[in-house]
Amino acid sequence: MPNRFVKKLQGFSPLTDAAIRAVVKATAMPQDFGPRQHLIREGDTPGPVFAMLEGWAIRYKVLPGGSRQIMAILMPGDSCDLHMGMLEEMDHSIEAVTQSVVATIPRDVMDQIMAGHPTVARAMYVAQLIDEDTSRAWIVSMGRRNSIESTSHLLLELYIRAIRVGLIPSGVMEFPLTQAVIANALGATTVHINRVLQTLRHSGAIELRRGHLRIPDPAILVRLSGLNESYVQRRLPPQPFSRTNL
Amino acid sequence: MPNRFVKKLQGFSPLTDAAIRAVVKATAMPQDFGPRQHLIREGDTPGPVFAMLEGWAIRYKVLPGGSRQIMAILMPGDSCDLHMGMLEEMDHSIEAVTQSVVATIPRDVMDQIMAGHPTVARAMYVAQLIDEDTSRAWIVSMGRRNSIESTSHLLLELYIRAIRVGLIPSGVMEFPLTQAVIANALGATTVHINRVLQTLRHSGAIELRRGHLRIPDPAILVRLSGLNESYVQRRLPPQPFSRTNL
DNA sequence: CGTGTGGTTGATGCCTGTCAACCTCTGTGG
DNA sequence: CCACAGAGGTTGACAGGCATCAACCACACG
Repeated sequence: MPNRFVKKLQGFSPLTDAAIRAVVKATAMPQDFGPRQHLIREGDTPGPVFAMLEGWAIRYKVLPGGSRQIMAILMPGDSCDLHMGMLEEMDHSIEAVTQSVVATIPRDVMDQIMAGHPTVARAMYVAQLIDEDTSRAWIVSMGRRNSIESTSHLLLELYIRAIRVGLIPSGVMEFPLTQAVIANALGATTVHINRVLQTLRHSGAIELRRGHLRIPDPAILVRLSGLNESYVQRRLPPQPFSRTNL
Repeated sequence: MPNRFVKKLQGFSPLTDAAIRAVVKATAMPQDFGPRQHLIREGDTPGPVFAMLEGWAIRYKVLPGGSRQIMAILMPGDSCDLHMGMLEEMDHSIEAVTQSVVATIPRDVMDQIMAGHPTVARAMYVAQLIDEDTSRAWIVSMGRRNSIESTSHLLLELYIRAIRVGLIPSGVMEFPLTQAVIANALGATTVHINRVLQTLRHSGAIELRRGHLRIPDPAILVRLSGLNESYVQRRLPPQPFSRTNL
C-alpha cells in the first residue's frame, strides 16, 4: 500500500497509521510524465509538493546567457516542496528525465496534513535537512574539487542513494543521465565530462554505457573522489554495499 | 522579549504565545563566542540546533588537500539544525566570524518543542526550505557564473538578508567578511577575489573597506551579477530598498 | 535507411589558480 | 611614543584546467 514516497518518509521518522493514510490518500492520483516533460517551469506559480513515485527528474535553472545549471537530481521517493516563500513565481524549472510517476500535493492539502500529523511534519523536515546536506556537498564539489573528483563524487552519491531506496538489485544500476545532464549538474561542459568519464572508465572505476552504471570496485571511485574511505560506509546501511553484490 | 531567532521564525509563520514562550525559554541562556571560535567542529557529535542571536558565523568544510569551502554564512536570526541524520559525527565545522551570541538547543529539547508546538515545526520547516533556496543559488553561482557575477551575487544576497533582518539602519552595512572568507565561499582564491573586488569598486558598484559595505546603486551590482532586474525587488519588502535610503 | 540524440575527438584560448613578494593598517609592548 | 608583529590586502609573472568551437562517430528508432 505505501508508495515509495511514504516509505522514504517512514525511513526518516516513524509515521502513525493515520499519517500514512493521509499521505497515501494525497498521493493516490499521481500523473505520468514523459522524458523532458516539465512538472513545473520558471514563471509558474509555486506552491505544490511533488513526490516522485517512479522515475528521475531534475531541478534546474537556465541563466540569461542560456547556460543551464542543475541544482538537484530527484530519484524515486524524493520530494520537493515548492513553497511560495518570498517568490510569487518559480525562478527555476523541474523536468522529468525518464518516464515518471509523480504525485502533486496541493499546498493547502500538504499544510493540513503536516498540521494534523506531526509525524509527517517531522519526516518532511528531516527530508529537507538531508536535501540540504546534499546541496552543501554539491557546493563543496563545485568549489574545491576538480572535475575528476566531483564527477566521482556525484556518481557515488547517486549510487548510494539508489542503494538506499532499493534500486540496485543486481549490482548494475539503471542510470538514465546523459553526459550533458552530468555536465549541467557539475557546472562543466559536455565535452569535458566526456573526457573525465573516459579516464574513470580507463582507471576501472566505472562501467557506464547505455543507461547502465556498474561500479566494480567502489574503493577506486572513492579514492578518485578524494573522499576519506569512511565516507561511503557511514552513509550506507551495512549489508548492501558489501563487495560481493557489486 | 522575543530575540532575533524568534522574530525570524515569526516572520516565516505565525507562532502561538505558548510556542514563543517555549522557544524563548530554550534560547534563554546563550553563549558568547569570539571571532574564530568554533561552535562545533568536524568529528564532534551532531545533534543540537544553533540559533545565532547576534553575530556572524560560517559553516565550512576542509578538504583532504587543505583547501576550505564555506557552505553557508549565518547571520543574526539564522539557525542551523545539526540533526544526526545518517552521520554519527560532523563532517564539517561551524565557527564564529565576529563576536557572537549563540543559543544551543539540545536535540531532545528541540524535538519536544516541535512536537508540542506545530507552529514552531512549521516555521522551522520554512526556514529550512529557504536555507536550501540559498544553497541552490550558490550552486548556480559556482556552476555557471564567472567570478564577477558570483561575487556580485553573493554581496547582493548578504545585503538583502541584512536588510530583511533590519541590520542596515543607515545604508552602510557592517560587513565582517574578509576577502579570504569571500573566496572560500565562492570557491575561488583570495588573490582572484581581490582583483574582482577592485573591478567592482572601480565600476562604482560597491564601496567596501574596513568591515563596511555600501552599495551606492544596487542596479549596478544587479547588472554585474547577471540577474534580471526584478530578482532583487521580488526578494525584498517594498520600503527599505528604495533608492533614497542607500 | 535516413534522422536525431548522445557520445567522441582535436585545436585553441581564456579564466582563474599558483607562487612569491610586498604593502597597509591596527594593536601591543617596551 | 615608537618599534614590532600579525592579519588582511595588493600586485605581478606564469601555468594549467577547463571552455569554446567545430567536426565527426555510433547507435536507436520509425
